[in-house]
Amino acid sequence: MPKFPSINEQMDLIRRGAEEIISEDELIKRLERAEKDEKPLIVKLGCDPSRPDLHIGHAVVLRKLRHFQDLGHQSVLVVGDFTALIGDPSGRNKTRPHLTKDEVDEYAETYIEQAGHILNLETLKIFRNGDWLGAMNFHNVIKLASHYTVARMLERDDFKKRYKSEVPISIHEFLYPLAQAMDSVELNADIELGGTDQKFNLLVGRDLQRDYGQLPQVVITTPLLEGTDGVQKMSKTYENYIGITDTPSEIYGRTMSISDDLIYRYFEFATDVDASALKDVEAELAGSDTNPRDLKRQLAREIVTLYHSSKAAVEAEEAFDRIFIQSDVPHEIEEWNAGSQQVVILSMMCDSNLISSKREARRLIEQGAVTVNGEKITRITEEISLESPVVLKVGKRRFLRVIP
RNA sequence: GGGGAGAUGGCAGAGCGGUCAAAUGCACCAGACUGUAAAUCUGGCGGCGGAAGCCUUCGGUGGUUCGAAUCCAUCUCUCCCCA
Repeated sequence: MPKFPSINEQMDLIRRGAEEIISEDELIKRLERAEKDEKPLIVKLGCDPSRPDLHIGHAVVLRKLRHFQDLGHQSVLVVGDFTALIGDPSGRNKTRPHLTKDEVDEYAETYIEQAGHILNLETLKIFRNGDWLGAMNFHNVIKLASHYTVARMLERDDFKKRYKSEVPISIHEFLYPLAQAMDSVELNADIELGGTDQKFNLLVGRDLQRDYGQLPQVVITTPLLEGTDGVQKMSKTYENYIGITDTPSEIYGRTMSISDDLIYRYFEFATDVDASALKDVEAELAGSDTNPRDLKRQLAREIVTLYHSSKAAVEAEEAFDRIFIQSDVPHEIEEWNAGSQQVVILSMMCDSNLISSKREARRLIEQGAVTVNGEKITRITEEISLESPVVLKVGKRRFLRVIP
């Protein structure tokens, strides 16, 4: 028999890190019903297995799904193996490329594996929407499509923009929200989660469920976390992300490079610190006694701890201090065997694959970005003699130990 | 079905016979300043070469020309207007 925390307790957790709940009243009613019937709510999150590398931006909504698990509800992950073949147009200014079935399968596996860092896979139900969407025939599809109008589709901001700026929109992209909505009907979802960019799709789910005689799902959106640059949303294409499978040092370092204005948001959406700790952060940021850097250090430790361990966090911090505060060389550096006692700097940089082309290596030297054992290299023809291993440093954070 | 416009580097977007490896902005890399923050400033941003220079690139293919991102033909794709 499932037992749930009090409604208030549940609402507190659900609200934390949620952008919008449509609607709270409906949600409370559902929670009450769940308690009365002793039946967990079905909480759905659809995932698009076309970008298998998850970052802490994706983690915001995944952690929300986790919250429902913790509260005793039934979290459901719908792998959009079928919809991935369509490509979600949300937030896009162009049609997504179609994926092949093999790619989707491979990505889905990776996705679930990585999501396992956040979700409890024991109680998670995983479905593939190809199971039902793939079984629909053309007649069913036309019937489904008749539930929505072109005008309503064009209300959607990204479609509207593309339409206005004369960027192509394929017909099949209109089918995407309907397909996703069909998932909700199929599962009779009580709640669907998604990023704010998913709001339209989630609302279509409500409409469709109503048409199918179901109670419309409650929609909960989570914010799109800004990337480390503080401007654009976190995304692999902008190279401003912190990957959840990144090493502790990477996570720590990237967190340290975020803008100050993001500190609070990252605490709020990328960590599990409780409400009172959040208040403290807010107060400290507002006051003048605290150097924001120190809060950022705390934040970086929190995030590393979340995906690795507190031990890893401490180690990452030590390594970070060593490199960036003491300007020292990290303890662990990749090694490369030069196979000779005398090496020209340029070949050292390229043959070891530290730098991808000689052109680039040359530029870096010319710009004074290259040192060997702390000595700046000034000539691109410089020969380095390797009586013993030397440390090659390029830029601020690329290190290589070169062994004769 | 008819008419018109267009496809340029990661993106946006100039160029419209040689001076174009291709303006400008964003992104990115490096340097200065710092808290690997932001902002700012400086340099860079196809490859090979010490350099001169050479090679590959402007949707695909073929052509005109001493010379083509630029002209012509054709193919593929896109947008707009009319039906």
